[in-house]
Amino acid sequence: MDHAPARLRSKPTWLINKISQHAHRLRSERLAALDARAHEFAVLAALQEFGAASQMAIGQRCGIDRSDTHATVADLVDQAFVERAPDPADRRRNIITITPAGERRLETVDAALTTVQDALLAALSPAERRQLVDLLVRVLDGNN
Amino acid sequence: MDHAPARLRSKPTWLINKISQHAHRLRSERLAALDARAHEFAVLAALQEFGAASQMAIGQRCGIDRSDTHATVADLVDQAFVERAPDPADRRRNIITITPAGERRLETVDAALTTVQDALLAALSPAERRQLVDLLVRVLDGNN
DNA sequence: CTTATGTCAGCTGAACTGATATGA
DNA sequence: CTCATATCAGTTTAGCTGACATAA
Repeated sequence: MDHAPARLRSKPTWLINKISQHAHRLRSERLAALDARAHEFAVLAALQEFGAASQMAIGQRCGIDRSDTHATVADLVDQAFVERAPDPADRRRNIITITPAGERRLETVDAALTTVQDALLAALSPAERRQLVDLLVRVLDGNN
Repeated sequence: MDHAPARLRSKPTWLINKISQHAHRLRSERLAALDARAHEFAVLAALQEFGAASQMAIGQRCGIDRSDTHATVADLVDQAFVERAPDPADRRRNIITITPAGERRLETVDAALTTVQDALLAALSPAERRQLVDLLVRVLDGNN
């Protein structure tokens, strides 16, 4: 890949795509060992940070499709990492609440993902990693 | 998405994934108008930069799977952007050659992708874009 | 009535795997 | 024999769409 055409190597979209692909592979391997999925981490993180919420709210927060949110929550319910209860104030809604086991799960998966990051960004110094995160956040925010 | 959990927003792998997703959407829309695919651009770029090559060599250069390389080349042959001929020196190989129409196609698609980049990176200054590309290249090279 | 939420079934495209034929 | 190349068929998964029931 160090012999990729310059036209590709100079294009951020191509670079991001390739890195995303690589990160996806690393992440999948690591998470498979925990029998976890990437979406489950996002949902747990949202619940822990913002408290119990409807599936709709969770999906919007994490940028997960409503259909996938449903499947992810169902999976988490099966594993007792979250609980799903109807909202008495609006009976269309399910209120999803993280359990203590879910909080522990969150930390476990977070630690696993941190080792993935370290492997992925091994070539960058801590300052450069911060710089990269900063640039990426701004790109993402610029695209809403 | 500006309300995404901090745990996600601080993780480069999550940021890269989301941006890659967004870039993919922008690119697909733009390329659909040209009836083009992302892989086709990569193959044409490799052929133009390194000259005629076997499908295997192209795939390795661009990081495209052998099976997808085959399909992409077949597509390009249909559109007369490349020519496929057996290698007389090694009859297992197909030598793929870019045609003049292919070179024009390459420039067309390149221009389209450049507008996609500009939209994606609108939030960054030219210097910051260069910085981002530099960091991404180093991350990619660090992962071979 | 319209709109929001959740649920379900299924589609599409990308990345990949396995099998096979052929030739070096 | 083995290895490399091309080809083809099929798998997996992520992201998404459409339809529908329920309730505000």
